[in-house]
Amino acid sequence: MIKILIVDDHKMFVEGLEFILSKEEDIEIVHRCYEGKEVFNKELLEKIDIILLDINLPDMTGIEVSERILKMNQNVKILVLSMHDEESYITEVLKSGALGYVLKNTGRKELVTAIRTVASGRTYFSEAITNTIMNGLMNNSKKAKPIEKDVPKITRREKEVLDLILDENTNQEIAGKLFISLKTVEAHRSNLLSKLNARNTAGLVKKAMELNLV
Amino acid sequence: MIKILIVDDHKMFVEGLEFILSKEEDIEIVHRCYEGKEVFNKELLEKIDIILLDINLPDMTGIEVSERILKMNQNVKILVLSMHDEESYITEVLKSGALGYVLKNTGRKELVTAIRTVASGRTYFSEAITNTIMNGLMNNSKKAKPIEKDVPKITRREKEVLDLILDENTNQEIAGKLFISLKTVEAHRSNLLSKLNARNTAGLVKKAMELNLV
DNA sequence: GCAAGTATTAGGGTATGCCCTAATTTTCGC
DNA sequence: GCGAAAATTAGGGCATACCCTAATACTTGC
Repeated sequence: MIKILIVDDHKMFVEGLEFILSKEEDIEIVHRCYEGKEVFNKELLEKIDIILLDINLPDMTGIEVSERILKMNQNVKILVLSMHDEESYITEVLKSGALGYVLKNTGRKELVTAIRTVASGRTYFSEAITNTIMNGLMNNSKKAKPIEKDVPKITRREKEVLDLILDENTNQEIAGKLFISLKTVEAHRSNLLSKLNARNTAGLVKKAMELNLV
Repeated sequence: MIKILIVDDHKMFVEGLEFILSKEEDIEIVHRCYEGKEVFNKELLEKIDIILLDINLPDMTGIEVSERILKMNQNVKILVLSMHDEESYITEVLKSGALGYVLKNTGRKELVTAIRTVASGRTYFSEAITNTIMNGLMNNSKKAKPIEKDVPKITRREKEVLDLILDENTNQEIAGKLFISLKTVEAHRSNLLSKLNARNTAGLVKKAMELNLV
């Protein structure tokens, strides 16, 4: 039996939830809170498995509630219910330690799936939520792109040599691994130095790590 | 009709894809590439809607391919196929502009769904992928601070030498700047190598940057 | 304060890295 | 295809980094 605590200040919504969940054999609503501060009760927390947590509470945000609860009791699982699918909200919720985030316009069936998933310790997110996050990641990077320093073009062979240098191989060892002469390796190394504007190995490694290639 | 280009160096895998997709009425495989560089062909790109792109190509990474293609032709959609679900991979792929990322162990049905979704301009990610990203977001914030590895204790003088090494100074130059003999600098450098478990300058710089000190 | 440990200093010898030059092969634009 | 440009190959010569050992100064615990 999955024991549930609902935390939401909209009584009508809470009643709707109770009705929906009453049809599930394995789910039992143990308690309801209409304010954030009511939740911080050790005995209460020990009796329940999952908290269905609203983000917009009258006295504090659901994010603060989530953080504080997980400091008090690591066993309880938190499933956030929210009307908002803005990226900033979602990432904050994820950082707070909640295991799931579903939108309030989610259907009965999906809500039950989310509850059972979170109850088992796994994570659950509405499709719209994952889309928001994924799109956010994609856009962030597009904006971040144009800053990109002009990476000098390293040839295939030079890249191989560079990788082996970064792995602490000596030129001799690199020559052996790539089946070329010591002198050739030194030439590649030299070209890398000039392409990356480095004076020696130290600069080479530093530039390589700054630009990307590790 | 969704016109597809497959880019993957594993011929067996490509043939498997062809077989699977041949059963779909609305999907047509127009061309196959077994190397990244074959893809950069304007005429080819104009004929197709979606690229099914492998990440591990012999000559370059799928991420590079994705970036270059989207610079050439904004209309083409990219769906990445990969065996890896590591977070770093996925975020790189998202940044590259690809619209979807599915694992190679995905079933036929899901693959077809992914193709149709991406063809319509929307994004699609395997469930495992979204889980990885979500877990990554959740853990990032928790880990952020406490990671800090046990930094071997570097002495004041060694630190000075290390800083100058990182600034591409030779031992001779360091000796001049610190008013000590060349031989002393070499000794400090030697001790740094052993304290940081490095074999040479390359390892020294790498470890130094990984640990903190830049 | 004194002994034990560590930091800083340094030398001799060898391996390695770096610069200049240059031939051959591969790639690329037209 | 063909010619130019770039990549890959390599040698000689010198500077630099790395290894071993070891003396002197500087901390630190008791």
